[in-house]
Amino acid sequence: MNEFTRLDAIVKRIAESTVRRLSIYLRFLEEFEVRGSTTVSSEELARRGGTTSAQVRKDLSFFGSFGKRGLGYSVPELSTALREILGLGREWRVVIIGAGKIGAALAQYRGFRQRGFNILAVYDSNPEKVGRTLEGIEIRDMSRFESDVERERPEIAVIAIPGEGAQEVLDRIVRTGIKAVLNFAPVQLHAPADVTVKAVNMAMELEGLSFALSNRD
Amino acid sequence: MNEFTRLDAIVKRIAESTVRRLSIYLRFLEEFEVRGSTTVSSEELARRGGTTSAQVRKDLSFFGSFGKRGLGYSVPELSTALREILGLGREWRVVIIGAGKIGAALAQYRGFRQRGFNILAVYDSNPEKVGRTLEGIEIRDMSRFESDVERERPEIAVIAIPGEGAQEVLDRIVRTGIKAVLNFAPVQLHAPADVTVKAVNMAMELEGLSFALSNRD
DNA sequence: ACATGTGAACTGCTTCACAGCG
DNA sequence: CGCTGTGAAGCAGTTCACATGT
Repeated sequence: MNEFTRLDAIVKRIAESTVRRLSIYLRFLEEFEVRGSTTVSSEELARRGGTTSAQVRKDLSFFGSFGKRGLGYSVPELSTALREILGLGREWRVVIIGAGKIGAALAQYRGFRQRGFNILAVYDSNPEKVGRTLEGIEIRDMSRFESDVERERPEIAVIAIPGEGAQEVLDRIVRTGIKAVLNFAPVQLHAPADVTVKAVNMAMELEGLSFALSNRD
Repeated sequence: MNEFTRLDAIVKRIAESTVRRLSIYLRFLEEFEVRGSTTVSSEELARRGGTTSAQVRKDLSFFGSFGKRGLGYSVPELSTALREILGLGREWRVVIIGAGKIGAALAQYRGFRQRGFNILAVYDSNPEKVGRTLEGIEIRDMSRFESDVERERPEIAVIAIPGEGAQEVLDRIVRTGIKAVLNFAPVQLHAPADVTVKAVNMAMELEGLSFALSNRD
């Protein structure tokens, strides 16, 4: 074991690509857990994750020494470690803004709660929708947003509205002190450096495909 | 003008990050077009896109010289050039596999067709759904998939089914000769190198947020 | 003997800085 | 003079290769 056994002792900035791969490794480990495998090598994780064994070992090495030389990694131990690293050992409180198609799809997405993301409420300004529920989750009027956040202290906000109002909504979110935002609106948003904004942008991925199709030899 | 005036003459491999930024620039240019602005500087594009002016100029330089020194870029000229580069000057035929919540949301997403992505059909194996329509788009039985593709020649396939069956469906897609796939299933998929697979993975983005929240000083 | 953990080398993206041109 | 276009420098992420521990 090296000096990083305490996970909170991490100092260096971890690359986004590393974090993404950790998610992928964890997904495989959970498959292995179900199947009852006990150990796994960096080589095997690499093959499944579409990367190299050196990359797997390097990614893990930022956080500690989890393997046994000559043997590999214990599946349950590494799963636990990765869940801890990714902050999945606890519950996160989530609010969704926008009860349209995307918001509704998210509200009923099972994998959400499964991984510890607890949806407190969905917000919308359409009076037609306010008061209804989506899979048992209340649709509340957007005017209540700030006061609700103060009381319920969600850590994560999801923007699921069309592009036009998105920056304005983000500004409101930022003002409440929420530090993590998942954006489904197909626009580039700006937030202070201490607020993490991740985007899920289908339009951009499609254009990436269009580019790839147009530029093959 | 440099030697790359013919866009199809591009040789060097373009980074994915560059292509993403081109999408972003194009989105702003379209806003400028609407507002009737005639020229724009790399500095302005950078500010809006959350990057640097040098980055903007470098990104564009891979494809040609589109600006005027001392002046900036002509909004309509650069828009046209970017649309051409991204392959958005034509229509792409798209099929969606999976008529569940995501598939349905995609089928009725207006931005899809707006950018030239023409959805031919949605496929599902559930007999309850087959035969219905989503926003005028037919839901067809998955058993017809291969023969339909042969006839209608879609260029892009969208995977909108749960994780379990996704690799199998991708294998079927690949066998038909389709070379571009957008994957919404929350699993890592494997395809031959000549097939471009882009993933929209909300679960992974959420875990990235969880990590960010857990690792702030 | 075998697979990890990790400095060192490498690759490639980003930033710098300035020449070139309108 | 201002802003582009671009080699060169800088930096970050990936891959290599091997010493290390079991």
